[in-house]
Amino acid sequence: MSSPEPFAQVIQAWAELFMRRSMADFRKFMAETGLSFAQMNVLMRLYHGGHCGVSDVGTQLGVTNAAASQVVDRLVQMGLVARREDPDDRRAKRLTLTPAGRELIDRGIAARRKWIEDLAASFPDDKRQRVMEALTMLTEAAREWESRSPSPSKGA
Amino acid sequence: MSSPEPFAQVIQAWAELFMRRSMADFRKFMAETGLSFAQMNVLMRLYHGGHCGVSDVGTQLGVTNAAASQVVDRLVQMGLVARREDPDDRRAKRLTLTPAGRELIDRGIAARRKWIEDLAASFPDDKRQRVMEALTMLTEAAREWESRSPSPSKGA
DNA sequence: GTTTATGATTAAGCACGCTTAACGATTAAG
DNA sequence: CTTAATCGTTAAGCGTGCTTAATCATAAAC
Repeated sequence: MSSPEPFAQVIQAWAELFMRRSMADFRKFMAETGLSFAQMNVLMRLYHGGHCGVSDVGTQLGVTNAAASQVVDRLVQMGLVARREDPDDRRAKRLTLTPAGRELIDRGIAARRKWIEDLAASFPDDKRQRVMEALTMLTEAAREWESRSPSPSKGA
Repeated sequence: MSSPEPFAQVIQAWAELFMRRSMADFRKFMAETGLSFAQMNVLMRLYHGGHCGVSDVGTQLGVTNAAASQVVDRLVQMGLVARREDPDDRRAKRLTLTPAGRELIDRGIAARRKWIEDLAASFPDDKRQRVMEALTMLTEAAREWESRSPSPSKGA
């Protein structure tokens, strides 16, 4: 297990580089938008996971419902999140991104996308096909593997 | 722009998946260690960039020297960062990670590493060679490309 | 119908990070 | 030596996020 395992190392090297770059972009994005880590997390949750309730946000972020309610309230005031009554359970609220909220996250994603596009553009044509095949296989494998083992998001 | 560009899209897909997973791990790591985003950033800076002064930290994080000094002070009190006088300039301080600080970041990296190792282990043997070649090329290209165009991390 | 459980909000209090402004210490420039 | 610039720290004040505890409204259980 702790053997060299060059295959994992190669993935590791790419991940390391990609991660460092992404973190820099992420930090920059947070500074530009003026959003906090917690706020960003809520927006991402809604962006990827669709609508949910206040408690779901709290559970996913690992904070109390009170904290989640407060963060959500701020985002609602900013016009980034819509908070409506759940028609099925009038105790619950149904949280969704407003168009402004969705557009904001889209912009953040576009920043990362641009970096990748620039990198792709500088890549020699004759090697692209092989990289595409390889990455497609890897992505497929990761998707499959992830759908089998549950993501480690807040075990409790 | 909106042109097909399947090559970039393939990288994109992998990046998207990887990013989502990494963010979840990162959030979990922050919750476990109880460290804030700012504190984590300082530790990562010292981990990857080696020793530096307080102003350097502030510049990189995009905050004032006062803020940097305060964050650093907290980390020193936690025993994660060492703050010594710079022998060459007695005004300046030389910040480094303590063994405890380094070990903490190592653990965070190990978490991500484990995910990749598990993924690698579940990957069919007969395809590994091609993925390795492709990823090596991609990583090489990214490194080269990044050393040409300066990273967007706070001008300095 | 009464009781209990659930979803969400509010208030009070604490911790953290950021800012500006003032200060001390050291180095560089005149 | 005197003056100015640089590195770092400290103090005061504000905004944010977190907690616990109390409260309200609705839903589920009896």
